[in-house]
Amino acid sequence: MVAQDNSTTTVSQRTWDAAAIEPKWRERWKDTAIYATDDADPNPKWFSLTMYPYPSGILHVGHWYAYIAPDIFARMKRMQGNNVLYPMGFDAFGLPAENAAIRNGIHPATWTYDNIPEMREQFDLMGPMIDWSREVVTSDPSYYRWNQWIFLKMLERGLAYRSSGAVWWCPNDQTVLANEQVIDGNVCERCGAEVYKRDLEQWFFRITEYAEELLSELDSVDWPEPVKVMQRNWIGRSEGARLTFRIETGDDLEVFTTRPDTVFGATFMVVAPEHPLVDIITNDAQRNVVESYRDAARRKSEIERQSTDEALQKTGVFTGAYAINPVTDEKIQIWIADYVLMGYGTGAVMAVPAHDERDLAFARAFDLPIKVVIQPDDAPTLNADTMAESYVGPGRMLNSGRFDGTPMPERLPEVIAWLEQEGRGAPEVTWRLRDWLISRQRYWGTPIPIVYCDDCGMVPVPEADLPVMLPLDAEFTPTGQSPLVSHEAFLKATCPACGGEARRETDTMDTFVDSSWYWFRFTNPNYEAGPIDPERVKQWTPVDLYTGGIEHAILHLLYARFFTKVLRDLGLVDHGEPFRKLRNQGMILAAEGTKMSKSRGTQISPNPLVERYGADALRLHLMFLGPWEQGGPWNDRGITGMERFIRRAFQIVADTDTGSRVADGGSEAAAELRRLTHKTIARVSKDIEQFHFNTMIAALIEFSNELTKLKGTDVAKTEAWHEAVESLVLMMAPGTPYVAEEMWQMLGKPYSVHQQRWPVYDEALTAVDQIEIPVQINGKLRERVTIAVDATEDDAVAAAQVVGKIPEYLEGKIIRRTIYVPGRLINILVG
RNA sequence: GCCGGAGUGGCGGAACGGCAGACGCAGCGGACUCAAAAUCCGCCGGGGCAACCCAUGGGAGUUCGAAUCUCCCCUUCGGCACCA
Repeated sequence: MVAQDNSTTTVSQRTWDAAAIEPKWRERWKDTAIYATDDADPNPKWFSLTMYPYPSGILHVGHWYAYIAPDIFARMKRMQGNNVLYPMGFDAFGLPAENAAIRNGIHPATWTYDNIPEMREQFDLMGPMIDWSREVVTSDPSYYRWNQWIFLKMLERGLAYRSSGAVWWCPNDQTVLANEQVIDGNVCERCGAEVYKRDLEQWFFRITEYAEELLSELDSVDWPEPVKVMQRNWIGRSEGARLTFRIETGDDLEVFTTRPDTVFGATFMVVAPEHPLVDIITNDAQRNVVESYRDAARRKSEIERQSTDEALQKTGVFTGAYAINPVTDEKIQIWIADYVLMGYGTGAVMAVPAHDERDLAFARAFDLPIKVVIQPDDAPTLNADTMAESYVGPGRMLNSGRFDGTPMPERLPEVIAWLEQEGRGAPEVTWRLRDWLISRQRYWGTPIPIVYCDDCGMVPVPEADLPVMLPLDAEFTPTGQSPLVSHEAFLKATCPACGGEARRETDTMDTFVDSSWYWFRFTNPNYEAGPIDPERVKQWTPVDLYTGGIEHAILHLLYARFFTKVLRDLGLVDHGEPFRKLRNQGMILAAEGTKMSKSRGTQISPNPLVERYGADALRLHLMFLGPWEQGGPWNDRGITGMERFIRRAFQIVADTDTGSRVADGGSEAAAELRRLTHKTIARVSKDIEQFHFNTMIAALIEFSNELTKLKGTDVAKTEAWHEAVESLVLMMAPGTPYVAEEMWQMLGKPYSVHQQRWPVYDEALTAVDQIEIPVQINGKLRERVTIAVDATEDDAVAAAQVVGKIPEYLEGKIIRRTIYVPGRLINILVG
């Protein structure tokens, strides 16, 4: 619907004044609700999603940079006739609110809900087309109750489970710490005490159940390749075999290996210190050293245990036990060492020092036997005693009984088949991906809907009793312990199974749970009958375009994909991949090239810049800095260029006589102008589509510079001129929404420019019949020649031979060959 | 160590097999002005009087032609980091 123009601004205003027009149009857009998305709109849908912010209370220029690009894109999409959903909300649970509570005594809820309106205002300053009527705030019970609901569904399906997991424990504060609260590898951020990992009962989501699909479906989405690569590496699929080694004690020790062909060279075994068999197999003589090694390993920080510096110096101790190599029947020692990780494979490895770098370092450190079983072709014979590094390349099997001479890796399947036939192993695929630990010993998050009853054990809270409310009357103490642990009213519950006394789960959910499905909620944030309105979700999802920082390449995007697949299997959505197309912005750094930081005061606030230059100029400046996906250090040096461009465009409109329109009348100047207009339409449309906002702006600047030159000429009275000026304003609307609205009004057009149709490129209007192309002699540029666009090679070369200095170059030479690329160039090879 | 991305004027960048440096900033010269701001016009990679020559991190290669493709190296920014 098009409203009547009843603004008080007069067309006589001659210069651009951002401070006057921006607040005016902001009001008007709000009053007329032009950014509210109508679900009933029959146009093709387009769901543009951009990662919602944490409500810290501050939007700096980095946020502007991230949010303006998708805004420009969504605006063009809407003008191109799509029904666009472009919502926004707040990722409102999380640690900063809780830290504010602990340090300053402000309740997390107060802090969060005071920040949100401020954030909304800061958003609106940039003039985005956000539909605020669909706002989702994840700390609202109306949202987090559905986290709890989904949790219960996952519990039913065995996708949520409780298990013991290693978490950081501070012995001084008597509390669990989040990873980010552990500094320098193993020091408590709060009290400076040395912390260590401790096994506690934790909640997990079984994301590994979906590993195969999470990997394979990456091929089906239009995402930046680096993000896909990072996800693939994180999921980490490895093909190999599981092999069984008999231990002298009678137990079986299973290992996973990607190189079952080297089993003949397995000269010892290494198990993780935490491996359950260690207690059983360690003999009395070694028990003391094994125990102290395990203790030390537990205290070691992740950094100490896994850093490269330490990698060369392997540590470990002998358990006193021996295993039998299943193919050589040799007796081999079993060691424990912290380079073997309990969380991967079986937590035990067969060590083949000749063909594995880590095993070789370990063998050398403890003088263990080394046996070469793969010999590369065309290379000196490997010598176990003198080899400087392990050999991991292709070659022929050696010292391997019946397999001697078999080339690897091409005949690896034969070895696996034989091992399987002999009952010594089986093919296996192993994943690096671990299940998702979702419990947090934190207050400001979604309560996990579980109670513990002395009689019935762990009991889920019935759906009808949701939400389990987070109590707001919480006391925060400097220890950082979650107030829920000591909140009697919260803790006390009735067992849903037997009606007896029960105690509530005090852990809350990882905030990544909130962001794993929030976009579904935007389609109908008030839906009461379930987390997701089935009709709306069918209408709007999957998301057509998702934008955000590459820092979320792995966790958030992987969890979101996992949740979508779970919701699909629950029958709530009809697709498994949430985001069809993903684009990442680069990061805007502080001027020094470092990350913008609040504490160092290097965050740049947009507000003074808006006051001085206007939001439109700042929007353009940010988009003009360089390729959006690249980012870079902030500087405000170039912003005056954007001011000049806007001022010039404004002047073109101000000087345009809306009353006079004469037909082009076949003038060449008018035809030339139409060519330029349509070429610019093509460039701008394509650049926005491809996220090339910097070159999109360059095209508009070129266009306006040309129009400025033509302003005083006769062509400025033609239809072609009006088409050019109107197109300029329409194409500026996504990038500079305020001034475009003003200019549209000055042209006497109906409100709102943002509800107009995007100009359409007409190729026929850009056609030319003469073209100037370069002439090269032996690949070096010498002249330019104007020829017909559709000139034949003979005609083109003939014209080139006589142009300018070309005859001099050809004199006394023989033309050996000519190359003519129509529309591009002519190259004459002479000798 | 492994996996990705990026190296182009004083600066941000454009071109991504075919006229290197679009567009913008800064700078220089000029117009307007009592003056300044704003605006407008011109110049603006290096060398050379010029014809021309050199130039896209360095080196090789493919091609009529390479900033662009291939290989090696250097620098830099991300990610993973003993994953068997």
